[in-house]
Amino acid sequence: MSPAAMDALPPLAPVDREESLAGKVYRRLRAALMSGRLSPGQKLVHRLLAQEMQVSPTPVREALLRLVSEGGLDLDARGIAWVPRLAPERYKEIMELRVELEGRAAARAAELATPEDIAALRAIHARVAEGRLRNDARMVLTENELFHFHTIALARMPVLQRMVESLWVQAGPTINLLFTVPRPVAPQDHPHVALLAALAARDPVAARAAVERDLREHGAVLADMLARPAAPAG
Amino acid sequence: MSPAAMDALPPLAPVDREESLAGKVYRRLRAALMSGRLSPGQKLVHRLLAQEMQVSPTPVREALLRLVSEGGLDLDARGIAWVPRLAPERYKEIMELRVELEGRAAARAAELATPEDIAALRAIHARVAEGRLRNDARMVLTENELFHFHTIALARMPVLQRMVESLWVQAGPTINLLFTVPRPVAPQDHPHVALLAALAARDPVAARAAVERDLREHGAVLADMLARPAAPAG
DNA sequence: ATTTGGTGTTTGCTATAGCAAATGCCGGTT
DNA sequence: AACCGGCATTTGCTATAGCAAACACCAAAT
Repeated sequence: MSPAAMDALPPLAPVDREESLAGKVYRRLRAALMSGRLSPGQKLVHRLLAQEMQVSPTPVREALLRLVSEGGLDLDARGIAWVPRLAPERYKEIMELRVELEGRAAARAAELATPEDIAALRAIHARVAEGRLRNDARMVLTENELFHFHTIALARMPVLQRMVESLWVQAGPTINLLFTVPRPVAPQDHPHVALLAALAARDPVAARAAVERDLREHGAVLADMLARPAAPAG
Repeated sequence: MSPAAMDALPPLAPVDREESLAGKVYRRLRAALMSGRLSPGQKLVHRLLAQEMQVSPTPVREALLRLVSEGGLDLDARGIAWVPRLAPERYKEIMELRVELEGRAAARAAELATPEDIAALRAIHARVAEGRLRNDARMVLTENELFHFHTIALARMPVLQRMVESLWVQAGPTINLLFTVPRPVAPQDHPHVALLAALAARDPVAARAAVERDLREHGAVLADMLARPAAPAG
C-alpha cells in the first residue's frame, strides 16, 4: 500500500459497542433538556429518576454528572442537580456565542456542502415552514433544531459542534418554555432560505450573515421576554 | 428595602461546601491535563488510578467521566479513557476557536478592566518574560496560562470561560509535549505587552488583535511540529 | 515461526449498601 | 400564628461486590 493510498483511506471508525445504560440515560435527559421537556427550576434527584426509569441509581448519577459537566444542569450547595433558570445576561451570552460559533460553522459549510446536503436541508426547512403555517410549536422547534445541526455538521468541525450542542443544552429549557410560533413570513424572507441560497452559491460571508440574522431576530424576542419582570402571582 | 437597593446587592453566593472526593480527583486530573503531566496516548484505568491515589474507584470513575464529557479524555471502544493525541486538523480547529473566543474575551476585558486588574496582569507577564530569559519552560507555561485566564476572567463571560477551559484541557497534553521556550523577544514586541496597552487604553479592537497575534504565532509553531511525520524510531 | 486453545487477570459497568448531612413533618410551647 | 425540638425520611456520596467481556499469557500443535 503506497503512502498516497493510505492518505486516501477514511479513518478507522471506532468499533460500535452497545451503549451503556448510563449513556442511554444521558441521551434521554439531554434530549429532554434541549427539547424543553425538562423545565427551568426542575430538581433532578438521581434516586427518584432511577425509580422512574426502573434502573439502578449509579448510571443515573453518572448521566446527571455528565450533564452538569457540560453546563446543562447546575448543582446546588448540597450537590442536587437542577435545570437552570437562565438569567437575561446568561441568555444573552449564550446567544452571542451561538451567533459566533454557528455563524462560523455556516461559513465553513458553505465551502463544503454538496448539492445533496443542501437538498436535505431544504426538506428540513420545508417542515419548519409547515410547522409555522400550522402554528405547531413542537414541530417548529424540532425541525429548526434539526436544520441547525444539519448545517453545523456540514462544517466538519467536531470541537465547535460539541460546543454548540452544549449551548443548546444550556438554553433549551428556557427557549422551549418561552417559545411561541412566530408569524409566518414570506418564504423568501426566512433566514433559512438565505442560508440555503448562500450554501448553494458557496458564499461563506452570506451564509454567516444569514445565520446571524436568524439567531439575532429569534434571540431578541426571547431576551425581551426574559428581561420582563415576572408576572404577578395569579 | 427599596427596589433600587435590591438591584445594588450582590447576588447570593452559593454556600461553600467541602469539595467531594470526586471533585478533588477531577481537579487534579484536569490540572494534570492542562499542564502536560498527563501525556497524549496515556491510558487512564480508574481502578489503577484509585489505587495510586488511595481512594475507592467510584469517585475516580466519576472524575474521569467528567473529563470525557468536556473533551479532555477520549473513550476507546471498550470504554477505557485515554489522553487524546491531537491530529493536526483537531489542533488547528482548537486553535482557531481559541483565537475567536479568547479574542472576544480580550475585547470585552478591555471595556471592563480596572487599573488593579491590569497591574496584576503586568506582574504575571513579568514572570512569563522571566521564564523566557531563564529558558524555564515550566515557568513560561504556568505563568502564560495564568495570564490568559486572568484576562479571560476580566470579560465576565462564564459560559465562554468554561469553553476556553475545555479547549485548554483538550490541547494541554499536546502543547506541553511539544513546547519549547521561544527565544526572548524585545519586551515591547511581546503580544502580551500589546494586550496590556490595549486594556489600559480601553481599546477592544487592539486587545483582540493582540490576543489573535499571540495565539497565531504560538499556534503556527506547534501546528508545524504536529504536521511533521513522526521521527524514525530511535 | 505461526496459529490456536485454554486459563487467569483485568476492566468497564452496574447494583447494592451504608454513612452523614440536610430536609420535612409533627407536636408542643409561647 | 410563629417558633422550637425531636424524629423520620431523603439525598448525595462513597465503598464494595459481582458479572461479562476483553485482554494477556502460555503451552501445544502445525
